Amino acid sequence: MPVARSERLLTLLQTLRRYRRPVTGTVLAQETGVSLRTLYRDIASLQAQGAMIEGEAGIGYVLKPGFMLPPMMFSEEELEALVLGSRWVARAAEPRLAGAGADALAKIVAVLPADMRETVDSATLFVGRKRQDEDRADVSAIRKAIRLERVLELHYGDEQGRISRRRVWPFALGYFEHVRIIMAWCELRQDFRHFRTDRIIDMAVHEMRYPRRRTALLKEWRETQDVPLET
Amino acid sequence: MPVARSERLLTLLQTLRRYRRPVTGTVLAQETGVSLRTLYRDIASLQAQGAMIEGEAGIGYVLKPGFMLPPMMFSEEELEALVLGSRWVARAAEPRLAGAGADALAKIVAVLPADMRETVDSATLFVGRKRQDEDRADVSAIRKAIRLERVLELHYGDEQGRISRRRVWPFALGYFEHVRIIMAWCELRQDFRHFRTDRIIDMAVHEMRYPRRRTALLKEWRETQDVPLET
DNA sequence: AACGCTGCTGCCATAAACTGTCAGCAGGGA
DNA sequence: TCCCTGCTGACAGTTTATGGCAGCAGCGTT
Repeated sequence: MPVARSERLLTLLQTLRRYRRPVTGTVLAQETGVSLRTLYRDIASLQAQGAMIEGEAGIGYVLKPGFMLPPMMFSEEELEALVLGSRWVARAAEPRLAGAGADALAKIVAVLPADMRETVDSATLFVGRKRQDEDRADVSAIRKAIRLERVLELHYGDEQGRISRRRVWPFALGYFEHVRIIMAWCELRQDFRHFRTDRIIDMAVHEMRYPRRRTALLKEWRETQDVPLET
Repeated sequence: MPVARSERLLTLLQTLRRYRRPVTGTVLAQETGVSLRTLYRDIASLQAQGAMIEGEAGIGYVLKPGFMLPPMMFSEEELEALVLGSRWVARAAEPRLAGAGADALAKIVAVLPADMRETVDSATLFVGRKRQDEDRADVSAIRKAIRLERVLELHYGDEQGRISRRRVWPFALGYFEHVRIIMAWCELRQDFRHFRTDRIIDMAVHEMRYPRRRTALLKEWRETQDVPLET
């Protein structure tokens, strides 16, 4: 079985990602149970495969956030689903995530054999409409705030045109037909509130982390809903 | 470089997929430039990696339709896009494709390390609404008819409630908010027509292939549109 | 400037793996 | 029954990966 090497490379990637700060090659070599010389070769292999590993002399190695998918088998329909989904994201999401969707799609299509590319590519499957609303807010910053559980300060105009300023704890982001909605705990109201991203006049992500876990807020919020949204 | 072997395995997969009918190991061995014994070992390797290859004594090998993605690097945002896209497909598409989307999503999430799973999983990103309309028609059969360029016979009721029966050449399927729409050349009208899948009363996929290329129809249809739909 | 730490590359002998040949067994189809 | 084919084991030859050594270059600290 030729799994030994590729498996070790995946282990190396995971090890590398566990550390936030730069790791020296010596440490990585020990953790993967391999000599330093081999480790350098492994790093080179991973870089050749597209892993974004940066090595700097005197510092160590850093892996840019991301993930390497091991080889996987997809059925024809699963492939269609991935392609259609990416295409939807490329259309419906905010520019940055949309771009990421287009990139992911391009990566997948690039490795598809020609005949299968014809099957899923072109516009045999397409999604209907492009979103027309514009966000003043930086939605990717909101996603990041959710990931990092940061307090968000919103300058927000509601449906009646009333403008308010409040601090919220965002824990989820919903993609609806034409709008995106932040689910958050509102410090002002001491309750769950949702905010349309296109009604955000201005916002700021605080350095401070809010005092609860995002998943806990999500769970609690779900319990308050009459019709629970499935994941 | 350890690319020799894995590259050969991918070549083997592609070779295997080119044939529709069973291929003998001897042929595969010749095409990949390797001994028969090694070919058996390669097949075993691929099967161990999840490739759905079936070998039967006296017959040969058959690869179930699908594709193996080689190891690929995705950025965090690309991963989010894939996950969100799959989630949308799982909700918005017809049951069968939706299931494929869920499966693809599960496969990806399964290989994600725990911390990254938490980032994209749960319902941090979710899509808004579930489609409520029901198709009487088998949409996956429609997709297949498009792929194979088959004539489709429709029993169709239009918006005025008029019922018609016609033969069409389907070449694309559009996913809109609540409905799916077949783009096709209509033999009755000798022109392009579109059909909502939920208005299909009954349908039959003919064995006969329609006399034009799907991509050519698509291109021609695009030129007739005032506002060209991007791919 | 000097030193230590670290990434990185070349060389080479050793260890591990992959490969091909040969043999044999089992299942499918005529 | 016979042939074709998938499948497995054993073994030797070949290829590849590995580890140790040496040396060079970049970064940070003293």
